[in-house]
Amino acid sequence: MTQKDDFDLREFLPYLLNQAAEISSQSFQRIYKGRYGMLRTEWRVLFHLAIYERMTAKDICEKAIMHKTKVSRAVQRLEQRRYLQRKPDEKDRRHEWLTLTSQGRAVYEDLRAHARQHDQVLMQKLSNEEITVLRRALNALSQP
Amino acid sequence: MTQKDDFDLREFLPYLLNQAAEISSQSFQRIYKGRYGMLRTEWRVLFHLAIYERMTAKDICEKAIMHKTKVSRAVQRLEQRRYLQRKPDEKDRRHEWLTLTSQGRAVYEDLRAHARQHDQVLMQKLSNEEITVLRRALNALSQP
DNA sequence: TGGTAATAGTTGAAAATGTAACTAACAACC
DNA sequence: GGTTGTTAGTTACATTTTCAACTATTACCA
Repeated sequence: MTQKDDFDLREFLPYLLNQAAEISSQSFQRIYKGRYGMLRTEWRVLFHLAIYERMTAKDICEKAIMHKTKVSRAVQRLEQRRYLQRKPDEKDRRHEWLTLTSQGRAVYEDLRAHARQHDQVLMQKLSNEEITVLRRALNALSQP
Repeated sequence: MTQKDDFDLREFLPYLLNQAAEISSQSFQRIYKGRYGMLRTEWRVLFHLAIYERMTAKDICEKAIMHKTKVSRAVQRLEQRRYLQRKPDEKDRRHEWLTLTSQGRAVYEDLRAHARQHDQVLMQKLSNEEITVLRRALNALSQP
C-alpha cells in the first residue's frame, strides 16, 4: 500500500471537501439526532426557517441546495412534529408559506447553542487567518 | 424572507463545508455516473486502489473514512464489472487484498483526467493563497 | 376564451445507505 | 486443546434518498 502516480487524491478538492464535511458534520448530527430524532435534511430546513422566518419550499430548495422531494418530506415530518406551519399563498395557491411554530423555534434555539459550541471546537483546529480564508473559499466554491 | 438573529447559518462550518462539497462534487459526479454508471462510493474505492495499488477493504475504510458496509458493497460492484480483483491473504485468510484489473486502471486513467480538469475549474474560483490555506484547513478538519 | 406550457409541490417505486446481527478466521489465555 | 474474545468482511432489514410520474394551479398567447 504505497503511493504511486502523480495525481494526489488528497489534493483533489471535491474529495477533501467531502471528507471535511463528513467528519465535521458527524458529531453535530449526533446531537440533533439524539435529542430530537431529526435527520440532516430536517435540521437544515429548520435552520433556514429560523433564520429567514418565512419561506416557501422552493426558497429552501434554492438556499439549501436540496432537491424538492427532500424538502417536501422534511417539511412533512417537521409539520407532524408541530415544528412548523404551512399557509397557502392567497394570490398564488401553488405556493405555501412555511413558518416555525414556537415549539419549532424552541428546538432551534437549543440546537443553535449546540451548533455554536460545535463550531468553536472545529475552529480550534484552525488559526484565525485560516478560518477567514476558509470561509471565503467555501463561499466561492458554493457558487455554481 | 428577511434575516434576523445573530447566529449566521452561513458561517457555520459544517454547513459551509457541506454546501461547497455538494456543489463541487456535482459536475464530477455527472462524469463518473454518466460514463460508467458509478456511484460516489465506487469512484472513491477505485481511486484509492489506483493510488495505493494494493489494499484491504479495511485499509480503504480507514483512508476514505467510509463505513465497512459501504466499502463492501462498492467492492462487490467493482468486482462484478471486472474493475478489481480480490485475493485472500495467504497468512491470514480474513484479509482480502484488492487490486485493480487493467480494465479498472483504464477507467481510472480516464476519470483521473476529468478529475484534474474539474479541479482546475474549481481552483479558478480561488487565489493561489486561498488554495493552499484551503487544503491545509480541510486536512486539519478531516482529522477526527 | 381556450388550449398549451410552466411552476410548486406530492407521491410511489427503485436504489442506496445505515444498523445490527451474522459468519469465518485467527489470537490469547487457561 | 478448548473456550473466549477479536477482527475482516458480508448479509438482512429498516430507513433515506433518488427518479420519474403525477396533481393542482397559474401564465402565456393565438
